Amino acid sequence: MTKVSIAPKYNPKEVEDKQYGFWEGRGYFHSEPDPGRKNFTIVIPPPNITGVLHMGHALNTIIQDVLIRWRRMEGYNTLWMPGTDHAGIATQNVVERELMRKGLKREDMGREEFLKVVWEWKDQYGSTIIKQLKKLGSSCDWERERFTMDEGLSAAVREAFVRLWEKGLIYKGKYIINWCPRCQTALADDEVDHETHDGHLWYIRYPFRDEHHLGMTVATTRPETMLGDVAVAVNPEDMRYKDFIGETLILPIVDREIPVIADAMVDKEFGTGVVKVTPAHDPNDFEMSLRHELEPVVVMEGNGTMNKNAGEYAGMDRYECREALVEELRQKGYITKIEPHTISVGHCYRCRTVIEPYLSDQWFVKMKPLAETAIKATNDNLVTFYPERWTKVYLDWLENVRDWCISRQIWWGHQIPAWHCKDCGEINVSRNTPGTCSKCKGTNLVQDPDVLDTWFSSALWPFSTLGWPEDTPELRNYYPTSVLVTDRGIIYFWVARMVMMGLGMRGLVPFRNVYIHGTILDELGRKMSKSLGNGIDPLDMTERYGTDAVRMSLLLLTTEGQDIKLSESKFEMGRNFTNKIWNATRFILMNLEGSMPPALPAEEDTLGFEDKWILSRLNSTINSVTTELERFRFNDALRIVYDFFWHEFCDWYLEIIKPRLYEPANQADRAIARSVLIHVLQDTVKLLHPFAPFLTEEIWQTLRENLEGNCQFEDGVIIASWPRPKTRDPETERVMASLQEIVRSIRNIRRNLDIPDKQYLSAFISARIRDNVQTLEEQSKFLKQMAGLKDLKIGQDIPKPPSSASAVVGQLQVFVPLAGIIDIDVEKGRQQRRIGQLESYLQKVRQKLSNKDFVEKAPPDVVDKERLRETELSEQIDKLRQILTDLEK
RNA sequence: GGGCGAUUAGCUCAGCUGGCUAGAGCGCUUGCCUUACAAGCAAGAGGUCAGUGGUUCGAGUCCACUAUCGCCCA
Repeated sequence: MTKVSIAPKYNPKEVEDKQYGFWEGRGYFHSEPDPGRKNFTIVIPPPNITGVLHMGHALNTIIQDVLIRWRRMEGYNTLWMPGTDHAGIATQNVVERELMRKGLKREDMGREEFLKVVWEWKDQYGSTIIKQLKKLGSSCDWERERFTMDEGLSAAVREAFVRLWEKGLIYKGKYIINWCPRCQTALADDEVDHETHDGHLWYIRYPFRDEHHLGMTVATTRPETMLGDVAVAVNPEDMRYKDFIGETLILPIVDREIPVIADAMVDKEFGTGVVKVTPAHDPNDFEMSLRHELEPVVVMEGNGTMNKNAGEYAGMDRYECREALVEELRQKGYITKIEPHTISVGHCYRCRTVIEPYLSDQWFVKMKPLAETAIKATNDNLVTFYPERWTKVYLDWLENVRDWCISRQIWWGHQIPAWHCKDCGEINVSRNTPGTCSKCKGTNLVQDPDVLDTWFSSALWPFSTLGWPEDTPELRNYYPTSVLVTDRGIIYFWVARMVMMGLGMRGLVPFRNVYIHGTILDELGRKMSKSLGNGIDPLDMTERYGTDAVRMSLLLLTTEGQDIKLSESKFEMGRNFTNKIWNATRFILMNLEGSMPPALPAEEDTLGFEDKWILSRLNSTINSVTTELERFRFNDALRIVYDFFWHEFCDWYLEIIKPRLYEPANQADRAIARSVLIHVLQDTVKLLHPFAPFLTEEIWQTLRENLEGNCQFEDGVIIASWPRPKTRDPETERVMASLQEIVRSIRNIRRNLDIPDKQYLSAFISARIRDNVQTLEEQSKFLKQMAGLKDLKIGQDIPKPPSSASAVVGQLQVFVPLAGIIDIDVEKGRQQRRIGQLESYLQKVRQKLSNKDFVEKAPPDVVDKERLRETELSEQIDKLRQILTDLEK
């Protein structure tokens, strides 16, 4: 035995950076367009440049890497396109916060200067998350890394904007949008998170101008907006108020005259059935104002303070104003009632500030026509979701989508390619900065100051990263991509918009499959968040358990898009497995004596029984793993290799062949065992590579270095060919299963009767059929070794020796003579328990068979199976009863 | 209010096309530092599959309703 210096524990720290450097150095992550090969392409969901890696990213990345590595080994031309997005609002917020510490404000420094600072920030911190992705083993084509504000991607944004404008799918106008008073920008509908809050319903009396009645009482959840009321509305069907329609009210405090109008949108059941109409501060009221031609009154500034239209409240914050105004109304006797009321409050998804519905001039994308194309493509199965149920969520959104507000009142992002003519008011939308107005030929042009929603550029990601709008070889070769892997949280934000833009700009869906993985939660099932402090840092985990352990643990927990309740101890599962793989390799390497064994013999006859068995199991494993990966069943795929490697290869095969390695009957036999060892190891390491890239590459390289004549090993397992399944050997597998059961039955006797493992026993196996005797005879060495026997007698109808423990295994009986050792009472108890188990089972079987309907209606093979069970069980019970009687003598 | 998901061993989860004596990992019990691995080996214990009703020869699996928890949309 050659001593190979290989540590008894896998040490990821010595391996990870080294192997990552090896792969990158050889350019194995890089892909070039090649029309002659099948493509497999993934675009990464671009993390934003302010991002820091969390468990969600880790899971997302690992899944993509599994797919990419597997397909690469399958021979596809694989491209995993990486990059980041500029995260307009988030990045601007971060940089503004930093400036604030220095006492600087962006308004003071001006747009150009501010953007310079943001770029500097981006250059310094913007690639943090990219470095972190590398630590996870991501085999992205880093040479192609992109950023949404790169020149090419910015050109794509302009191109898309112009095309949509030309098709009439982009328009500008004054509408109610979601406004974040802190970020001071508009947001899209889906950028607002709604929460249920405890609020109040204030009942406020509005007097009539003509004092012939006390007035009308409105109910509102937002009293401060009354300053902007332009009417009071009732439902036209509401008999209580029919006579008041057309009357004039005096808006309290403000003393403005406002009409009572009738509108079917008013809910008779809500409050008093009378609602105030504030078109500038409520989306429904805005709609109403259009129908009734009411002029909106804006009472708030963009920062959430009241403006001059609020009279004495001008300058006051919206919530201070609410309190003060309610107090004044109360004092003046206008408040008739205050009730507790739960309300849904929108919050900015970037800064959590309460959103203000706000009337302002914004840019919009007309969504209906785009959504229709996406719906059609999905219904035509051009895009498939895994798990399938997300299709409906996505389609529901598309079917009810409203126009998308794409303008943001910030500076960091793609400035809208529209120039306003100061002379004639024309809007000039153009790919390049225009010199003159297209309408009046004037030169007094000013570019629109707004930038586009970051998601506008993200929506182009699958083709802008490939060079669009240029007609590049990349675009022709890799588009549409194969699969998108993401979290359900951005199905609307991103997935749906990519499909629409892909169809709109390229006429093709951007990806054929969408895999939605689960969300990672903490032990208590809560989302991980900074504010709760319940996050588990993935890099911390890779540091402690090794990257491969983290990868395999997460993948083993990833079941069909279900959420994952994660705790640190879960990583032990993966860590233990990496160590098991390491040690099995260590064992094998120690037994190969430094040279590569020959390939497997062509003739099956020269293979031993256990060789045939493990090869058959290997083939089954290759087959199943591949199938499960094709179905995006990552946990099943990994579980199958795990079980094969640990519980078949290590637990049984490696143990069985030890005598062949240590004390071989002949050198040929030893050589065959070695050939099988290396063959199984090599294929299993390949199967494991997508899941545990570092460990498997380290093993691969170690084998290459330590085995002479290693021509079967490619330069790296990363580019090795994915194993192909060969045929299975069901008969051998069946015999093996029965041998394993015999071994377990003897081990069970040993444990139950408290016999030390070191004490060798004698055993008898009694078979009924001569064929069985022969098969067992052939494997008696195996049985003796695995069950710890010094001798074993196999024969037909051997009677039970006196003072022996026994077991019934299928049609066989196993006797272990234990004169002087056996405790008859213990053995009796053991047999009685077993009889009890089998009898209750037999009873169930007989129940089925005595049911006429079952026998007549169930498929014949099912009935046959039950019949067979019945005979087997009753035979086994008879034998056990006989054993019990003997013991009682 | 609408939709989706979950409820299976002490814990975390599988169980896909109904045939199951319901599995895994962790934990637990017992015995082993056996020259690959104690991050390990061997043998075990542990389950009214949330509840009710239905379909079926047969239900953890399909259907309906209920309960609890979670997510999304309005």
